[in-house]
Amino acid sequence: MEKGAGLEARVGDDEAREAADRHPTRIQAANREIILAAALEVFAVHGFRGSTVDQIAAKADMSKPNLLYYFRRKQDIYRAVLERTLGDWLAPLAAIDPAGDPIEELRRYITLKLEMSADSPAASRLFANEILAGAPVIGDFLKTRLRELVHDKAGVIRRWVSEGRLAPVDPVHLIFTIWAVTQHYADFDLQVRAVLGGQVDKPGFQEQTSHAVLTIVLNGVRPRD
Amino acid sequence: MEKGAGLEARVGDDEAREAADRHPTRIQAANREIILAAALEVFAVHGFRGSTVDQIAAKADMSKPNLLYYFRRKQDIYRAVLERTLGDWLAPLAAIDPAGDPIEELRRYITLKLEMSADSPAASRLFANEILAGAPVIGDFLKTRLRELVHDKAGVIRRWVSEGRLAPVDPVHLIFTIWAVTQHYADFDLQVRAVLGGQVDKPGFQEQTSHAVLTIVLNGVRPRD
DNA sequence: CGAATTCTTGACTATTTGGTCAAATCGGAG
DNA sequence: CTCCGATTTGACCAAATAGTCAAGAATTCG
Repeated sequence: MEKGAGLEARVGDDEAREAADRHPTRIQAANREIILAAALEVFAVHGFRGSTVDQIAAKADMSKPNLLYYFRRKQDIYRAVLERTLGDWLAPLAAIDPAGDPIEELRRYITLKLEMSADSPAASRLFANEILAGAPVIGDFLKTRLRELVHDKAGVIRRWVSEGRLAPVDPVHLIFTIWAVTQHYADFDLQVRAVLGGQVDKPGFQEQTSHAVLTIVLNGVRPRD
Repeated sequence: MEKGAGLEARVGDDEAREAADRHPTRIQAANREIILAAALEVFAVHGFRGSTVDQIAAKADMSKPNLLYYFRRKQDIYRAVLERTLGDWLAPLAAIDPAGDPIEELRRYITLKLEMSADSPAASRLFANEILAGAPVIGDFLKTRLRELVHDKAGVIRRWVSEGRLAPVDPVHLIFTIWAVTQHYADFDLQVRAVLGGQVDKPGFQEQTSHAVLTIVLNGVRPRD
């Protein structure tokens, strides 16, 4: 799992490290993996408060005390899942190349984000829930690292605009727009399915989505002469 | 509160109507109103499972048994809040006029949705939570009424495209894009604030957002010659 | 006013849930 | 194999939570 441009996300303070953290055995590595995968699924659907340790334990096929042997508190699991997912989720933005062609860079970024939404919707939903709940855990991260990254890339986009290589558009709102549209297909997949029915699972649907989104957004920012 | 083009949303079966429903007294009307407003705030943040009756009672400044006198079960409050909000939230889509100018109709629609996101973000967040949680209550609504409405309006957009009054774009994905972008500013307001800081509360911010979104989306669908 | 009705709430119950603990089992180094 | 730490779990506890109930307070209406 790529960690993407040094974006791995130490979220919050690392209080209360697990005792056995120093010498993770094979069993530990495997079980933590299983737990985090199960927790991601559960938290992505019901958020932190709506999820129960029992649900996670059940999905991990593990007794609750055993799960709590690896992560002492529900909150520890939640933090771990968020940390693990955050970096990956934001990496594509960091990868936008200031030296590249504007339209091509945006095309690549949007395509990547759409693929991530299709491949790991749970990650997107996890963040959606966290933010809806008031971002109690990643709040600081948003106000620091994310903010810096966005302003950095906004600068790049602003330059592209001033060079006439993009239509005049607010760079930050452009980033929000791209996030909104791409993550919509993960977070609201259920609604998309309700409206489109079986189409969603047909081969080629992803390409169709990708084409439609790229058409709108790229034409929206392509300079007009 | 406008109910918008006959879209009022009877969601699910109307089982278990409250006994006193027939002759709602003044006190009943007032207290139900207070409860629903409080419940909207609470459910919008933590979803159904993550919210507690005590939280709602506290926000409504009411004892829990008193609250349960008006709505017997937590689920009843939830359903009532959803029903009340759903129609309003979707009304603007229904208001798109097939006889109007395509770009102007879309502009109006987007503007309206953005205003709603700014004025009642809780409504948007309530749906976001409901859908993330698997749409246990509005699932049927999505697959029937919403689906029909979207297909209806998609037909209008498709005609506009075939008349050359819009760039060739998948109508349903265009609708999804508009939903995504406009609701993003409600659902992810916290993230927007983290990135933009105090700007968000300055006068003119809404106009700036509106301008940016309209620029991207409308240019994205304006026919090129 | 006075009775009938509606409204309100303190006290309570059953269940769910996060988390603990001691005892049992497992796995690997010598 | 044998031992010791790592792992697993049944049984348990305290707090939180959805919902009940009977009795008291307020409102309405004749």
